[in-house]
Amino acid sequence: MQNKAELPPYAIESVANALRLLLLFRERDIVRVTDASTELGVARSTAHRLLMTLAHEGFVQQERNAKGYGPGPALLEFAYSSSGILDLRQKARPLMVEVSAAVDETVNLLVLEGRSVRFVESVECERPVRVSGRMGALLPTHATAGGKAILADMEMAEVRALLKPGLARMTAQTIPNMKALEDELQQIRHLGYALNKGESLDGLHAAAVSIRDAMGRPVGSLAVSVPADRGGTARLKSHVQVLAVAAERLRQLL
Amino acid sequence: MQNKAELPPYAIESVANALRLLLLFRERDIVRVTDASTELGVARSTAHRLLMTLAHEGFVQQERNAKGYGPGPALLEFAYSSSGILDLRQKARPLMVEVSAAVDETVNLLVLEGRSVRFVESVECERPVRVSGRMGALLPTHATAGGKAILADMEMAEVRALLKPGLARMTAQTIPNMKALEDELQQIRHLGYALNKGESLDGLHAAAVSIRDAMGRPVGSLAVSVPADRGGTARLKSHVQVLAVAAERLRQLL
DNA sequence: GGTACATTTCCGTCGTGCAGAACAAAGCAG
DNA sequence: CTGCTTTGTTCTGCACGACGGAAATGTACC
Repeated sequence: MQNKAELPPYAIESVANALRLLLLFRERDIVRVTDASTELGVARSTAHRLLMTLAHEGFVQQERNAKGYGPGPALLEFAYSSSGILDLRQKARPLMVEVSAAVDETVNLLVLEGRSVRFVESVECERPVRVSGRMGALLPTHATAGGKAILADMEMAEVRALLKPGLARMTAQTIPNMKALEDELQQIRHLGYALNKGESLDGLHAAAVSIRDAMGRPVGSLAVSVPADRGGTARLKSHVQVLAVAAERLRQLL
Repeated sequence: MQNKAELPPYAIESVANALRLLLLFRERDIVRVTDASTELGVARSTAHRLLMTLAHEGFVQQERNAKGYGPGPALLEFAYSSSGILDLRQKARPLMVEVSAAVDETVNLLVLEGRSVRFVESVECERPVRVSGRMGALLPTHATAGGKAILADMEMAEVRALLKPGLARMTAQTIPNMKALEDELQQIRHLGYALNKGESLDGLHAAAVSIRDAMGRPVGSLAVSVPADRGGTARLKSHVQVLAVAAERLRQLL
C-alpha cells in the first residue's frame, strides 16, 4: 500500500489517505494505528488522527477487547443497504422497542453472515445492570440463542456444511460438537424457541425466536439477552411469549 | 447538514467533510456538486475536489446519463462483504475470464437485490464493438437474461410477490405483463437458460444460466452480453453451453 | 444565437495537516 | 517482579496543501 498512486490535480491528499485507510476494512476486521501508519506511509500521529476522524464520523470504532479499530455503524449501514437488512431493521425497530419495554431487557435483531450471526439492531433496557446492545458484533451461530434459532430453520445437511470447520469453544457451556448441536436444534424446532445459558459469554443468558417473512422464508431472529441472575428457564420462557408475538407481527410487515 | 458538529482536537477537517459527503449516499443515489456544496457548507470548487477524490478512490463515480455522482465500486464492495457476494465474485472471476476468452464477449455475474439484479462482477472482451461491463449497475429482473434466470429458480408465488408493483417497460421488447413472464419462466426452467432480445436495451442481446451453490441453493446467474448483430438465437445457444460448464464448476467451489 | 445554471480549472493565500518529540500505557521476556 | 520494547495518544512548530473566489468550460432550454 506504499505505492502512492498519482492523484489527479486538485485532489485532496489527506482525504485520499483516509479513504485508503477505510479500504483496509474490506479485508480486515481490526486495524491498529501502527498498521495504518505502515500501510499508508504516514507518521503514527497522522494515522491516529485519521482513525479518530473516521471514528468520530461513525465509520470505524475502537474495539474494546482488542487493540485497534473495527468497522463502525456508518460503514455497516453501507454493508446492509444491498441485502435488505436496512429494511428489516427499520421494520423491526418499533417492535423491538415494545418488546424491550414489556420485558425490561435488551433486545437484539440478528442475521446470518457466513458462519456467524451479526447483531444488526438492538434496543437496550434502562436498568443499570443489563446486557449491552453489541450493535455490529459478529458471534458464532452455535453459541448464541439467535444463531441457534436461525440454524434450526435450515436443513440439517445445510447446517453440517455451514459448520464443517468445527464449533468454536467460547465458554465451558458452549455446545461442544455437531451431535450435541443437532440434538438441540431438533429440540428448538419442536419447542419453537432457542436458549443460551452462558454459551457465548459467562453470565449471559438469552432466548430467541426465528423470523420469517410473509413468504415463509427465514430472514433472521429476535433475541432477549439478560444477566444470568435474571436468566432462569421459566423467566426466559415468558420472554419467548412476547418475542413470538413480535416475530409474527414483523412477519406480516415483510 | 450545516450544523458542523464540534470535532475532537486534532481531527482532520477536510477528512470529516469527505466522510460527511459519503454519508449522503446512504439516502441518495445521486449527489451533484452543488448539492454537496450546500450540504457541507463549502465552496463549489471544494465540493468538487472532495467528490473527485472520492471518485479516484472508487467510493463514488460520475453517472453518465444523470448529472452527478453515484455510489462507486469501493462502496459497493462494503455492501457485498456482509452478504457473501465478495466470496462469490472472487470464485467466479477466473471462470468468467475463461468464458469471455472462449466466446469473445462480455461476461457478467448478477445477484438478486430487492426486485432488481445487481451486476456484481464483469469481464469485458477485447473487441472494439462490445457490450460494456456495467459493474454495479442495477436493472429490472424481468428485463435481463440473468434476472430471468434467477426468477426461474424461485417459486412462482415468490415471483408474483416480488414483482407485485408491476413490470417496468424499458423497450418495446420488454416482457409486458405477469402472464407473459410466467410463460417465459416456465420455458426457462424447461430449457435451462434464459435469453434477452433487446428487452433491457435496444441493440443488446444476452444469454444466462443460473448459479447454485454446493447445497443447491440459488445464488445468482452468469450472463454473456452481445451486440444485437451477434445475438442470433443459435449463437446465444452456443454461448449457453460454455456458461453451463462454468456454472457447474463454480457450483463445486461454493 | 443568447441566457441561466452547473461543472471544472486555476491561482493566491493562510491556516490546517504534517511529522517529530514527548508522554503514557500496554506487552513481553528474563 | 523489573526492565525494555512497542504501541497509542497528545502536543507543537512550520510549510505546503486545502480553501474560496474567479475564470473557463459545458449543458440545457428558449
